[in-house]
Amino acid sequence: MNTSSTIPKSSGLVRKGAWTEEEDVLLRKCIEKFGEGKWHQVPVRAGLNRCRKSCRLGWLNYLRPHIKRGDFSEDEVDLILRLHKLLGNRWSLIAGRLPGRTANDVKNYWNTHLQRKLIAPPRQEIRKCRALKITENNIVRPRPRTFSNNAQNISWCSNKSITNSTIDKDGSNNECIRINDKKPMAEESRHDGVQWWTSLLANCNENDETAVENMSYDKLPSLLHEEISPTINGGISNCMQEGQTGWDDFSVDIDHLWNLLN
DNA sequence: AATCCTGTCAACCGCAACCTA
DNA sequence: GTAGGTTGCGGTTGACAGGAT
Repeated sequence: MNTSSTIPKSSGLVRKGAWTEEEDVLLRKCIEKFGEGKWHQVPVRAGLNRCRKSCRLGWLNYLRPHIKRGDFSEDEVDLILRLHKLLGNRWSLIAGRLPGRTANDVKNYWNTHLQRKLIAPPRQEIRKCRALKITENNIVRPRPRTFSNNAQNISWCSNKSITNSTIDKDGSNNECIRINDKKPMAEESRHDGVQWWTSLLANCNENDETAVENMSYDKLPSLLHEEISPTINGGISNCMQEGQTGWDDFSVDIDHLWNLLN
Protein backbone atom coordinates (compact mmCIF):
# COMPACT_ATOMS: atom_id res chain seq x y z
CA MET A 1 0.00 0.00 0.00
CA ASN A 2 2.80 2.36 0.76
CA THR A 3 3.97 3.01 -2.71
CA SER A 4 4.44 6.72 -2.50
CA SER A 5 7.05 6.57 -5.20
CA THR A 6 4.43 5.79 -7.78
CA ILE A 7 2.95 8.66 -9.65
CA PRO A 8 -0.60 9.17 -8.48
CA LYS A 9 -3.26 9.01 -11.08
CA SER A 10 -5.96 11.54 -10.71
CA SER A 11 -9.31 11.98 -12.30
CA GLY A 12 -11.27 14.97 -11.23
CA LEU A 13 -11.20 15.73 -7.55
CA VAL A 14 -10.89 12.26 -6.11
CA ARG A 15 -7.43 10.79 -5.87
CA LYS A 16 -6.85 7.36 -7.34
CA GLY A 17 -3.98 4.94 -7.50
CA ALA A 18 -1.54 3.76 -4.91
CA TRP A 19 -1.83 5.03 -1.39
CA THR A 20 0.87 7.13 0.18
CA GLU A 21 2.20 6.59 3.68
CA GLU A 22 0.55 9.83 4.72
CA GLU A 23 -2.81 8.63 3.51
CA ASP A 24 -2.35 5.34 5.33
CA VAL A 25 -1.75 7.18 8.57
CA LEU A 26 -4.79 9.40 8.11
CA LEU A 27 -7.03 6.47 7.35
CA ARG A 28 -5.73 4.39 10.22
CA LYS A 29 -6.23 7.22 12.67
CA CYS A 30 -9.74 7.77 11.39
CA ILE A 31 -10.75 4.14 11.77
CA GLU A 32 -9.16 3.94 15.21
CA LYS A 33 -11.14 6.98 16.25
CA PHE A 34 -14.52 6.30 14.67
CA GLY A 35 -14.38 2.57 14.07
CA GLU A 36 -15.15 0.63 10.92
CA GLY A 37 -18.27 1.32 8.92
CA LYS A 38 -19.93 4.50 7.70
CA TRP A 39 -17.51 4.42 4.84
CA HIS A 40 -19.16 7.31 3.05
CA GLN A 41 -18.09 9.50 5.95
CA VAL A 42 -14.55 8.20 6.16
CA PRO A 43 -13.00 10.39 3.45
CA VAL A 44 -14.31 13.53 5.12
CA ARG A 45 -13.46 12.39 8.64
CA ALA A 46 -9.97 11.31 7.65
CA GLY A 47 -9.36 14.33 5.48
CA LEU A 48 -8.64 12.09 2.54
CA ASN A 49 -9.26 12.96 -1.06
CA ARG A 50 -10.38 9.41 -1.75
CA CYS A 51 -13.69 7.80 -2.54
CA ARG A 52 -15.31 5.72 0.19
CA LYS A 53 -14.67 2.50 -1.73
CA SER A 54 -10.99 3.21 -1.92
CA CYS A 55 -10.91 3.91 1.82
CA ARG A 56 -12.77 0.75 2.65
CA LEU A 57 -10.55 -1.35 0.42
CA GLY A 58 -7.42 0.23 1.79
CA TRP A 59 -8.45 -0.54 5.33
CA LEU A 60 -9.75 -4.05 4.76
CA ASN A 61 -6.89 -5.20 2.58
CA TYR A 62 -3.86 -3.48 4.05
CA LEU A 63 -4.27 -1.46 7.19
CA ARG A 64 -6.49 -3.68 9.26
CA PRO A 65 -4.59 -5.33 12.09
CA HIS A 66 -3.35 -8.92 11.78
CA ILE A 67 -3.31 -8.92 8.01
CA LYS A 68 -1.05 -11.75 6.96
CA ARG A 69 1.36 -11.09 4.09
CA GLY A 70 3.54 -13.43 2.16
CA ASP A 71 3.10 -16.87 0.67
CA PHE A 72 0.19 -19.10 1.43
CA SER A 73 0.97 -22.19 3.42
CA GLU A 74 0.11 -25.65 2.14
CA ASP A 75 -2.75 -25.84 4.59
CA GLU A 76 -4.13 -22.57 3.36
CA VAL A 77 -3.89 -23.63 -0.25
CA ASP A 78 -5.57 -26.90 0.55
CA LEU A 79 -8.37 -25.11 2.33
CA ILE A 80 -8.83 -22.65 -0.51
CA LEU A 81 -9.18 -25.54 -2.92
CA ARG A 82 -11.70 -27.28 -0.72
CA LEU A 83 -13.77 -24.21 -0.11
CA HIS A 84 -13.63 -23.07 -3.69
CA LYS A 85 -14.89 -26.44 -4.77
CA LEU A 86 -17.73 -26.05 -2.36
CA LEU A 87 -18.51 -22.37 -2.62
CA GLY A 88 -17.18 -21.24 -5.96
CA ASN A 89 -15.84 -17.71 -6.24
CA ARG A 90 -17.10 -16.60 -2.86
CA TRP A 91 -13.81 -15.04 -1.98
CA SER A 92 -15.03 -13.23 1.08
CA LEU A 93 -16.41 -16.43 2.53
CA ILE A 94 -13.26 -18.35 1.74
CA ALA A 95 -11.11 -15.58 3.18
CA GLY A 96 -13.25 -15.67 6.29
CA ARG A 97 -11.85 -19.12 6.98
CA LEU A 98 -8.28 -18.00 6.50
CA PRO A 99 -7.19 -15.86 9.43
CA GLY A 100 -5.31 -12.79 8.30
CA ARG A 101 -6.10 -13.28 4.65
CA THR A 102 -8.32 -10.95 2.70
CA ALA A 103 -10.76 -11.78 -0.05
CA ASN A 104 -8.56 -9.87 -2.46
CA ASP A 105 -5.54 -11.92 -1.43
CA VAL A 106 -7.38 -15.16 -1.89
CA LYS A 107 -8.82 -14.07 -5.20
CA ASN A 108 -5.43 -12.95 -6.49
CA TYR A 109 -3.81 -16.14 -5.30
CA TRP A 110 -6.46 -18.20 -6.98
CA ASN A 111 -6.21 -16.30 -10.24
CA THR A 112 -2.43 -16.36 -10.38
CA HIS A 113 -1.45 -19.66 -8.81
CA LEU A 114 -4.30 -22.10 -8.57
CA GLN A 115 -6.39 -21.28 -11.62
CA ARG A 116 -3.32 -21.44 -13.77
CA LYS A 117 -2.57 -24.89 -12.44
CA LEU A 118 -6.10 -25.99 -13.07
CA ILE A 119 -6.32 -24.63 -16.58
CA ALA A 120 -2.84 -25.39 -17.80
CA PRO A 121 -1.31 -28.31 -15.99
CA PRO A 122 2.04 -29.63 -17.16
CA ARG A 123 1.85 -31.52 -20.43
CA GLN A 124 2.79 -34.81 -18.87
CA GLU A 125 -0.20 -34.51 -16.58
CA ILE A 126 -2.72 -33.73 -19.28
CA ARG A 127 -2.93 -37.34 -20.36
CA LYS A 128 -3.58 -38.42 -16.81
CA CYS A 129 -6.34 -35.87 -16.54
CA ARG A 130 -8.04 -37.11 -19.67
CA ALA A 131 -8.09 -40.60 -18.29
CA LEU A 132 -9.96 -39.53 -15.22
CA LYS A 133 -13.67 -39.71 -15.01
CA ILE A 134 -14.91 -36.19 -14.70
CA THR A 135 -17.72 -35.48 -12.31
CA GLU A 136 -19.64 -32.29 -12.03
CA ASN A 137 -19.89 -30.48 -8.77
CA ASN A 138 -22.47 -27.98 -7.84
CA ILE A 139 -21.23 -24.86 -6.21
CA VAL A 140 -22.93 -23.27 -3.30
CA ARG A 141 -23.25 -19.58 -3.79
CA PRO A 142 -24.46 -17.92 -0.64
CA ARG A 143 -24.78 -14.20 -1.00
CA PRO A 144 -22.99 -12.65 1.94
CA ARG A 145 -24.73 -9.61 3.28
CA THR A 146 -24.99 -7.72 6.46
CA PHE A 147 -28.24 -7.86 8.28
CA SER A 148 -29.75 -5.23 10.43
CA ASN A 149 -32.12 -6.00 13.25
CA ASN A 150 -34.96 -5.32 10.90
CA ALA A 151 -33.68 -7.88 8.52
CA GLN A 152 -33.95 -10.86 10.78
CA ASN A 153 -37.37 -11.73 9.52
CA ILE A 154 -36.23 -11.57 5.95
CA SER A 155 -35.39 -14.81 4.32
CA TRP A 156 -31.73 -14.89 3.46
CA CYS A 157 -32.40 -14.79 -0.19
CA SER A 158 -35.49 -13.24 -1.54
CA ASN A 159 -37.21 -16.56 -1.96
CA LYS A 160 -40.22 -17.50 0.06
CA SER A 161 -39.53 -18.75 3.53
CA ILE A 162 -37.26 -21.66 2.90
CA THR A 163 -36.63 -23.61 5.99
CA ASN A 164 -35.71 -27.15 5.40
CA SER A 165 -33.82 -28.84 2.69
CA THR A 166 -32.34 -32.10 1.71
CA ILE A 167 -29.84 -32.91 -0.92
CA ASP A 168 -31.40 -35.03 -3.54
CA LYS A 169 -30.34 -36.58 -6.74
CA ASP A 170 -32.55 -36.59 -9.74
CA GLY A 171 -32.56 -39.19 -12.43
CA SER A 172 -29.85 -37.47 -14.42
CA ASN A 173 -27.50 -37.76 -11.52
CA ASN A 174 -27.49 -34.02 -11.06
CA GLU A 175 -27.60 -33.03 -7.48
CA CYS A 176 -30.20 -30.58 -6.44
CA ILE A 177 -31.59 -29.19 -3.25
CA ARG A 178 -35.13 -30.00 -2.43
CA ILE A 179 -36.84 -27.26 -0.54
CA ASN A 180 -39.51 -28.10 1.92
CA ASP A 181 -41.83 -25.30 2.75
CA LYS A 182 -42.26 -25.61 6.45
CA LYS A 183 -41.21 -23.40 9.31
CA PRO A 184 -39.04 -24.98 11.99
CA MET A 185 -38.02 -23.55 15.34
CA ALA A 186 -34.81 -21.57 15.49
CA GLU A 187 -32.79 -24.38 17.03
CA GLU A 188 -34.22 -26.78 14.57
CA SER A 189 -33.24 -24.56 11.71
CA ARG A 190 -29.68 -24.30 12.83
CA HIS A 191 -29.58 -28.03 13.11
CA ASP A 192 -30.95 -28.23 9.61
CA GLY A 193 -28.23 -25.91 8.43
CA VAL A 194 -25.58 -28.14 9.88
CA GLN A 195 -27.28 -31.15 8.39
CA TRP A 196 -27.39 -29.38 5.09
CA TRP A 197 -23.65 -28.79 5.11
CA THR A 198 -23.09 -32.33 6.26
CA SER A 199 -25.16 -33.71 3.43
CA LEU A 200 -23.49 -31.47 0.94
CA LEU A 201 -20.05 -32.49 2.04
CA ALA A 202 -21.06 -36.11 2.07
CA ASN A 203 -22.14 -35.73 -1.52
CA CYS A 204 -18.95 -33.97 -2.44
CA ASN A 205 -16.93 -36.70 -0.86
CA GLU A 206 -18.99 -39.30 -2.58
CA ASN A 207 -17.95 -37.92 -5.94
CA ASP A 208 -14.28 -37.60 -5.29
CA GLU A 209 -13.40 -38.36 -1.80
CA THR A 210 -9.83 -37.33 -1.99
CA ALA A 211 -9.86 -34.92 -4.88
CA VAL A 212 -8.68 -32.05 -2.78
CA GLU A 213 -6.87 -34.00 -0.15
CA ASN A 214 -3.66 -33.99 -2.11
CA MET A 215 -2.90 -31.15 -4.42
CA SER A 216 -1.73 -32.94 -7.51
CA TYR A 217 -2.62 -32.35 -11.11
CA ASP A 218 -4.26 -35.66 -11.65
CA LYS A 219 -6.79 -34.76 -9.00
CA LEU A 220 -7.64 -31.37 -10.38
CA PRO A 221 -10.04 -31.91 -13.28
CA SER A 222 -13.03 -32.49 -11.10
CA LEU A 223 -12.55 -29.03 -9.69
CA LEU A 224 -12.91 -27.54 -13.11
CA HIS A 225 -16.42 -28.66 -13.66
CA GLU A 226 -18.49 -26.47 -11.50
CA GLU A 227 -22.07 -25.68 -12.10
CA ILE A 228 -23.98 -23.03 -10.34
CA SER A 229 -27.32 -24.22 -9.19
CA PRO A 230 -29.93 -21.64 -8.29
CA THR A 231 -31.70 -24.18 -6.19
CA ILE A 232 -28.61 -24.63 -4.12
CA ASN A 233 -28.42 -20.93 -3.76
CA GLY A 234 -31.83 -21.07 -2.24
CA GLY A 235 -30.98 -24.09 -0.21
CA ILE A 236 -28.12 -22.55 1.61
CA SER A 237 -30.39 -19.90 2.92
CA ASN A 238 -31.61 -22.51 5.29
CA CYS A 239 -28.54 -21.88 7.32
CA MET A 240 -29.90 -18.56 8.44
CA GLN A 241 -33.31 -18.57 9.86
CA GLU A 242 -35.42 -17.11 12.57
CA GLY A 243 -33.35 -15.91 15.45
CA GLN A 244 -30.28 -15.74 13.32
CA THR A 245 -29.46 -12.17 12.72
CA GLY A 246 -26.50 -12.24 10.40
CA TRP A 247 -23.12 -13.61 9.56
CA ASP A 248 -22.21 -14.07 13.14
CA ASP A 249 -24.85 -16.70 13.24
CA PHE A 250 -23.95 -18.00 9.86
CA SER A 251 -20.36 -18.29 10.91
CA VAL A 252 -21.44 -20.83 13.47
CA ASP A 253 -22.60 -22.97 10.63
CA ILE A 254 -19.42 -22.25 8.77
CA ASP A 255 -17.60 -23.47 11.84
CA HIS A 256 -19.44 -26.74 11.55
CA LEU A 257 -18.46 -26.82 7.92
CA TRP A 258 -14.91 -26.18 8.96
CA ASN A 259 -15.00 -29.10 11.32
CA LEU A 260 -16.51 -31.28 8.67
CA LEU A 261 -13.80 -30.34 6.23
CA ASN A 262 -11.16 -31.40 8.67
C1' DA B 1 22.81 -3.65 -21.87
C1' DA B 2 18.44 -3.34 -23.88
C1' DT B 3 14.15 -5.11 -24.89
C1' DC B 4 10.43 -8.18 -24.47
C1' DC B 5 7.57 -11.27 -21.92
C1' DT B 6 5.23 -13.00 -18.03
C1' DG B 7 3.65 -13.17 -13.31
C1' DT B 8 1.98 -10.77 -9.38
C1' DC B 9 -0.96 -7.97 -6.87
C1' DA B 10 -2.88 -3.38 -5.56
C1' DA B 11 -6.56 -0.85 -6.88
C1' DC B 12 -10.68 0.39 -9.52
C1' DC B 13 -15.30 -0.39 -11.41
C1' DG B 14 -19.93 -2.06 -11.95
C1' DC B 15 -23.61 -3.98 -9.88
C1' DA B 16 -26.77 -6.31 -6.76
C1' DA B 17 -28.44 -6.34 -2.18
C1' DC B 18 -29.76 -3.90 1.56
C1' DC B 19 -31.32 0.15 4.42
C1' DT B 20 -34.06 4.05 5.43
C1' DA B 21 -37.13 7.73 4.98
C1' DG C 1 -44.53 0.49 -2.16
C1' DT C 2 -40.66 3.01 -3.68
C1' DA C 3 -36.80 5.97 -4.54
C1' DG C 4 -32.40 7.35 -3.16
C1' DG C 5 -28.39 6.32 -0.55
C1' DT C 6 -25.03 2.91 1.24
C1' DT C 7 -22.50 -1.29 1.51
C1' DG C 8 -19.98 -5.17 0.02
C1' DC C 9 -18.74 -8.39 -3.48
C1' DG C 10 -16.48 -10.23 -7.59
C1' DG C 11 -14.43 -9.21 -12.03
C1' DT C 12 -11.07 -6.70 -14.28
C1' DT C 13 -7.28 -3.61 -15.13
C1' DG C 14 -2.80 -1.72 -15.07
C1' DA C 15 1.69 -0.82 -12.89
C1' DC C 16 5.61 -2.94 -11.54
C1' DA C 17 9.30 -6.48 -10.95
C1' DG C 18 11.96 -10.05 -12.46
C1' DG C 19 13.28 -13.44 -15.77
C1' DA C 20 14.25 -14.67 -20.58
C1' DT C 21 16.09 -13.59 -24.93
